[in-house]
Amino acid sequence: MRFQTLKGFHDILPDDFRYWRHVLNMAVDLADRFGYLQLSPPILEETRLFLRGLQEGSAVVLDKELYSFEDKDGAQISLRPEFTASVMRAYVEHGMHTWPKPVKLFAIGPLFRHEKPQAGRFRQHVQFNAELLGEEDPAADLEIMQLAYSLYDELGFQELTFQLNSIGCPNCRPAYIEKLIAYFEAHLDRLPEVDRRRLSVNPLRVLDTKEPETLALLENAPRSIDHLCNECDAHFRSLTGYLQALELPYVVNPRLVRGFDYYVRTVFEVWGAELGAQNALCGGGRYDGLVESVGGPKTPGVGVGIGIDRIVISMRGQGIEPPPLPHPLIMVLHRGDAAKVEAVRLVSDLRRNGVPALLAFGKRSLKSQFKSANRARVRFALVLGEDEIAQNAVTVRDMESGEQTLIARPKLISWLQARLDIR
RNA sequence: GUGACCAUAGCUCAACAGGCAGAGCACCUGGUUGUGGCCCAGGAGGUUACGGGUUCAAGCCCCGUUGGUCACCCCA
Repeated sequence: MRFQTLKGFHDILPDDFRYWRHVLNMAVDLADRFGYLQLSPPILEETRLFLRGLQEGSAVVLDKELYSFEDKDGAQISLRPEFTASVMRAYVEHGMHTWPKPVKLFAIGPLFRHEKPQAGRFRQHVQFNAELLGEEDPAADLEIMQLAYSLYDELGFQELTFQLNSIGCPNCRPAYIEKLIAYFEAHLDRLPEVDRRRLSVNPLRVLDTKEPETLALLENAPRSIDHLCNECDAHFRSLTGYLQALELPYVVNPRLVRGFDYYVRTVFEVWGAELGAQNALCGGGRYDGLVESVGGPKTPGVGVGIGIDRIVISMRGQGIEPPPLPHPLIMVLHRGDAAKVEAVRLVSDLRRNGVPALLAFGKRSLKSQFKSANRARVRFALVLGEDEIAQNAVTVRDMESGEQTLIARPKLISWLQARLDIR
């Protein structure tokens, strides 16, 4: 058997990079405009970091999907499954709580989860992640949401909407969850097996069920936004007020939840055109207790994670074309050994002057070199032979029109730069 | 972890009811001197994912494995 990528892993090929470069450039540019600073935590961290402070059920699930290893010195380490934990760790480790508030950070890189591959879900995927730390203002929630929205919007995505919910805080949520449990327990006979289990493991999760029976029950189920404390309610109202002021489309979705319990108040997703079972392009929310959970001071935070692989898949599906990648516009052809040396020199000279250029390798016939030039889709083929060398000149062939001109060597670079719109 | 569908050349796909494994695209060479694209001729490329079984005979039928796709579970 030949070698192939591991299950759930894939190569990102040159053709994919038409999209990748565009998306990544756009993301970085946007982060700059919003005033976020880039950081890049290591891909490997202590396993405990990723399991910190989670309720038992969650920790088991998480552990199962974690790529964990024992290092040669016996340390328990894992490939990061998310950015947030690493960013929190870096925040505390480097004393960022002493930086002027808020601290706004972003990171781009691969994340790893040992899960069964599915549409838009891989074992390795690349995420663009932004966090805003040390600020409670609902305008901070808005900013994170807007950052995500702008990325999709400026890439050309259509029909974008926010799905928005508030799941309260440690003050008001327990009472709400009790009400929710009570409601479902009253209808236990109509609740499918899957959701009965959810109800006992992670009650909020029942809200985003796919069971038709449960969906019907949810029509009359208590909603978290109706059970917020005064502070949470005010926060939510301000946020929706800002969204309205900016005319950003949003839908309050009382069924929107997160799987982990460190989220407070705001949870959101951006939805676009269908992507199989997942129509969420990205998800984010507020997590005021996270910094504390890795040993730092109590610090509010909001963040979002944006899957780049998913963006690229979606762009392909919707026929959004990225700008073409730059490619060499010149190929230098040659005839004879003396000319070959000159050709090598010329290519090097061109590149030094910012002209992307290719050398015809080997010593094949001019005919075959022209064939290569044609396939490389260059704009000009430069020919060096005995005649040209004798005159210290180069024959320039326009590969589109077939027109040929003899250009004196000293004038060549500027002649090309003018025509190729370089500098 | 559970389930469904799928796997033939680099890519997209053919191959009657089980009877010699093919096409298009891409690739390489040639069509005589220092000129590409179009055209023409030729070439290379396969253990039909892998392992077993049934059969005179398996790409095709049966079992298993691996991988892919999709959904469930889960979702940082």
